[in-house]
Amino acid sequence: MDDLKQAIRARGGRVTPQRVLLLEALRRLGRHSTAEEVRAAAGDRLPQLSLPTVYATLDLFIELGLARRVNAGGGAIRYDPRVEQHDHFACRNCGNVVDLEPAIDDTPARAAARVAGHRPEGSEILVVGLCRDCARSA
Amino acid sequence: MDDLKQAIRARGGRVTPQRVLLLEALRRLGRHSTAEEVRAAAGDRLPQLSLPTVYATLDLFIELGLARRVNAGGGAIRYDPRVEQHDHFACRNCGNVVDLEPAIDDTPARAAARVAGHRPEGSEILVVGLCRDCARSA
DNA sequence: GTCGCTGCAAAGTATTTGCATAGCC
DNA sequence: GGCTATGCAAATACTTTGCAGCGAC
Repeated sequence: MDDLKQAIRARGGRVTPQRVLLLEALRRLGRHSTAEEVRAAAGDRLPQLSLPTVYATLDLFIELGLARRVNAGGGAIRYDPRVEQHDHFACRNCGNVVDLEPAIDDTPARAAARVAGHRPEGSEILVVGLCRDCARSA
Repeated sequence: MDDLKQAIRARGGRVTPQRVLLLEALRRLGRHSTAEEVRAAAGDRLPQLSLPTVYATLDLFIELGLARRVNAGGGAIRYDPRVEQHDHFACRNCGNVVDLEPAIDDTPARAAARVAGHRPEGSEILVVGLCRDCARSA
């Protein structure tokens, strides 16, 4: 949690209980949680925590490099405390999102973007299908 | 447009003017249009075309394999008449989405999904950053 | 004490649903 | 003529914004 405090101070912000609690919750929850899930997880200890604050705080974490956005193809945006490059699998039936290993190399796609004159900053690879449980019952 | 008629009939559906017009509009518009943009483009010839119909029809196109969904990382869902495997670049500033060539190989990611017990059906690769125009003025 | 953060309320945007009617087959 | 697709209206889901008070520093 020291990384949070350092990053906030470096940016000239304030270390509030909400921010500490939300980062703890995001990390504890495992991955790919929605804003509402993070709020629920942190709500045990800070019940009147509001959703706008959750969104603002998650945006801050992204700005600070402590989280990344993952979109699971529609539905709510997911927030992921794991910031290293990795890929995701989303189930089109139950909506679950899981990590995929190993990460696939996105260098060709970024290079293609650069050749076209754009300035790539990051990439996201999403495999869609039926997860193990949904495939079994289908 | 014959592919549309065939696919609809094979599925036991009806070839309506809305469906024909919407597929034309989606193809004519170029790529990655939102539901609203498709409606605007088709609205010239069928002004009272409703947005729920547009959504239902675009879903049908996807079911028939005549379009795919592209999410540009937040904001509205984009619909793409180009169904072959290819990647996208989305500008985080202006929101534009463009195709990237060549496509990157997603075999490793799909294989990873399969090893984990899931049933992959498709994949989406999105590079995010600043597009050429936005990078220039930044 | 100051200024940034929070909570509340409300607005905004995107998409889906229910139902009566119209029109394709 | 039957049954599906359409259009309308409203509901839902998610996220953002404006603003007054609180609290970290």
